[in-house]
Amino acid sequence: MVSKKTIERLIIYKMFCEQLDSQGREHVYSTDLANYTDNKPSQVRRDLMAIGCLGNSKRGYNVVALIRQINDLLKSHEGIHMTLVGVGNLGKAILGYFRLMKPKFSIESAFDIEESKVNRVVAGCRSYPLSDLRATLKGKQVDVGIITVPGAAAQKVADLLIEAGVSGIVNFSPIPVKGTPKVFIENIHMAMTFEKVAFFSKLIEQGK
Amino acid sequence: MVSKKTIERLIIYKMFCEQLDSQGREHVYSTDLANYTDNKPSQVRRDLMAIGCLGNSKRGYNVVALIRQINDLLKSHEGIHMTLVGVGNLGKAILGYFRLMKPKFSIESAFDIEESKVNRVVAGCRSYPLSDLRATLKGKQVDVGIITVPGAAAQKVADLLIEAGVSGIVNFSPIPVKGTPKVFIENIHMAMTFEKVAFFSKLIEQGK
DNA sequence: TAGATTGTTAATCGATTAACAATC
DNA sequence: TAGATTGTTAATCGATTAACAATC
Repeated sequence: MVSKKTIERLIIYKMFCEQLDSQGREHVYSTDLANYTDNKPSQVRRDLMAIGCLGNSKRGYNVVALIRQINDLLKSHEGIHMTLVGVGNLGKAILGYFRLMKPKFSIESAFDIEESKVNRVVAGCRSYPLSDLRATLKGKQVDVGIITVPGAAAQKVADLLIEAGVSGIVNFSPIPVKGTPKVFIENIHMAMTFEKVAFFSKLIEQGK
Repeated sequence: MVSKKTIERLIIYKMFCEQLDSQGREHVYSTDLANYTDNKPSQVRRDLMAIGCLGNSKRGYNVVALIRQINDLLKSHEGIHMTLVGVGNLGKAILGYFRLMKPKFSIESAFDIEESKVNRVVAGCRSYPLSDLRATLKGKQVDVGIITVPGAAAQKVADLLIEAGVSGIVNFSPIPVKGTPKVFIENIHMAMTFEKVAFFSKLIEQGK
């Protein structure tokens, strides 16, 4: 099977190809893709080989074909149903982002524990009390749950989402959550990212 | 030197230890840290060894000592000065987050290109027109720049930030930015993350 | 002491990169 | 043809894991 890292890179190749396509570019070399993603051409060729993309030694890879093949792999045509828990600033930002991506990616419900944040429409998405999560999602297909609550509540929310049948979770809280083997979990941990960048920039400032 | 991956894990160990400390726990085993971060105890011990943390075969590692040693490594006492470009939903969410973390982490200025978003105070932070970035930051120490603008503008903003002297960039736009060897750049790419989680959850739904 | 955990090295694993014949 | 790029394998590299003597 294709590794997680390869999937990550393929998604970025695809996005780059979409840009190129919109600019009218028909072909792209492994060198271009490597340069865009900060890796080596042989890495790119290996990634593309893994999913059976073939190029041409004269023109490189066909941009449209590449997009289609990666979309096929990702099963992009199927669409994805999401729900979000935690209608704070970050939650709203994410709701706003996905509002435009319907119907491929679509957040169909949002939940919060605070009175003032529920029974409203936020960025085109209806919000409900967290206590109604089970009932609201009952019988609905929900593939991915997005967690944008404080760390202290994250695991409890994850458990609720898993009980509601999600098979993927994106957790933006600073506390990693755990699930079952039947759930793919991505802990984003932005706080860690900022500390990391702070560390490496100090290192650079102090002259390597 | 300590690898990037080790630094990432150390930061998470530290955060976990802070939790434990606030709960009154004085010691922690490599097994606990491994369980929290989803890796192996030997990985944890190797990471801690790398920065000279010593444990005790009876009690494990001292929580407070661990926090202090990791903070020393990260030079956390120094504080970090940040600026943010793009006062949209995500930008506001990040401003809100860091408002509480002063003075260790502090966003001291924000910029945007839109009239309606500048010359205001957003989450305790003053916003300026992007065109004033150079002048506003002149002579000020700014370690890290945060990019929360649309992809099309990201590279231009990165160039401005680098010119203004940042040594670290956290880019939340969907287009990776490039810098010089004297700048540490972290491209977050949330859109890729969502596509990735969508892919792996579909994989799980379709029975492995 | 007996049992569990640490510190550390060796072994393993997986991912990246180099190399090069085949191709356009 | 000559030159650059692909497809693919072998070599390299780095990170993870297992193993185990030393320790508490």
